Amino acid sequence: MNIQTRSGIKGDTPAESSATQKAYHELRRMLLTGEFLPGEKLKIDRLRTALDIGSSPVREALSLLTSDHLVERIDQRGFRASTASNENFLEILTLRCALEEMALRQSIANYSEAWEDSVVLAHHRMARESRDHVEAFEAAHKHFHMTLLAGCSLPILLKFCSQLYDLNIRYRYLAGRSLNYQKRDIAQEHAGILDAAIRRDADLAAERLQNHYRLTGAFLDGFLSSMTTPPQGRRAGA
Amino acid sequence: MNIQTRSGIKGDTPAESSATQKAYHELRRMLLTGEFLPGEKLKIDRLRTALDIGSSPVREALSLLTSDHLVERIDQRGFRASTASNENFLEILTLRCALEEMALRQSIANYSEAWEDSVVLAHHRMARESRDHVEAFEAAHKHFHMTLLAGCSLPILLKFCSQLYDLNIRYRYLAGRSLNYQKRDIAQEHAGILDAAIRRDADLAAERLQNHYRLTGAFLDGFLSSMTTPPQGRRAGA
DNA sequence: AAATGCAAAAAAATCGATATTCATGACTCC
DNA sequence: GGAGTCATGAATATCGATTTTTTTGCATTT
Repeated sequence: MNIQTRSGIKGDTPAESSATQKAYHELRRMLLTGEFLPGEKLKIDRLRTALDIGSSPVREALSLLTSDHLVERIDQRGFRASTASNENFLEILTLRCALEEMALRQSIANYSEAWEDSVVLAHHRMARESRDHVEAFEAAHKHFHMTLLAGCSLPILLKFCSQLYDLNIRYRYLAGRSLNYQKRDIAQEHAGILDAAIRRDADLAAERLQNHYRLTGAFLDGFLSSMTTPPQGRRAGA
Repeated sequence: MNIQTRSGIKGDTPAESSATQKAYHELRRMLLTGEFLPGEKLKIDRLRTALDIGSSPVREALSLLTSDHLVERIDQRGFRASTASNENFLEILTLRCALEEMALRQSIANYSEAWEDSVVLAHHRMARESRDHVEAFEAAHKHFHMTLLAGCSLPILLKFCSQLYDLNIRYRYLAGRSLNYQKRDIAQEHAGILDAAIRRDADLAAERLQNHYRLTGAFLDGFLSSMTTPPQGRRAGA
């Protein structure tokens, strides 16, 4: 059975080779978009059925997500979606500002034409997507920000930034995409960062990047007071 | 069979409850102490036999170690010990300096008597161990450094610092503990950091911490030129 | 009536077997 | 004679069943 293991038919994500990969990406998406509540128990058997794969890949995927801080592993009591709290959110914001500033400054210091090209391209693609689906825009948005940092040539730092970015995204979904952060002129903020970066003005670029984050942070902060970590993440209905 | 699953008899490490935990800690120890060469293939079956457990816990442990940057997962070709390079080492050093400075400053800003007590205690225990086993000293050394940072109340940052600390340890073992970094007066460096910290002189503490790291870094740098990542981590004999 | 201990049920963890995938080397075709 | 192709062997990845652990509900005792 399980013939579509080697699907490749509807390759939205590039060639989901292994079952573990499939489980990882799908669970990650579900966690980021808030399909699991913070602290919610992640029962192996439910997921196994829902994803139509064995328990081993599920467990492996959850183990991988643990290191991304999206899932918590409880000694011999399985897994649950990471809890959420205002403190956690503020820490993510703080670390993002600090680490991304470091990476951005290094990127600018390492300036190359290839990097400039890639950043401009990423910015353009993001601008194009924004009119269409929110899903695609989010992907392009992350890509733009990561491209800005990618010139730093510090792989571990980049991984940290990527993880923090995702954690932040999760909060945005948890707070509800409803709060239209499109009210602010996001596009102009992005353009400003891009402009400072390719003009190699590190101070200005860093400042604009931080403002970009802090504004979003201020938007979300407060919305989260209602959802401080519940003592037991037991969900009501099935 | 496998009766000693629930051992608990010789609880060196506090109660190795699950097989996954056992595998994780043992593999982690082996990776940190250089029992696996950088890039070396980690065959499931070998490990399964060596650790006397099934393949599932081994795979799960390796998945967890992947997120600690100690193991690399290759698409459908299993796992291998992380490669090592001078660039990687220098990145670790750079990030350690930056992140630990941030954490230390925050710890000092959050000063409390409880924190002061814990730091003094950790320092004393480290000093006591140093005469005895190297193994125990390493543990106490890490504990001292992490205690210094623990007051910052930023769990994610602490986890990053802990990971980076371990990665650095690995390089120390890879370069051979032979290079007696005891030549320097490590003890005095530690005392200096402790002193500045409990006197709440953030600038001085940060400076001393960075010197502490950079000196060790300078020691190791160069020793590593001979071991830049091999293209294929194939080990010779069994 | 509350607390404690016990038993049944649920869930997690682990195992061993099977199916896939990848690597190696011989063989054929050009 | 060299390059490409197919068969063989090794290793990984996955599955489904079994074992272990935790949780829940109930009966008993104080």
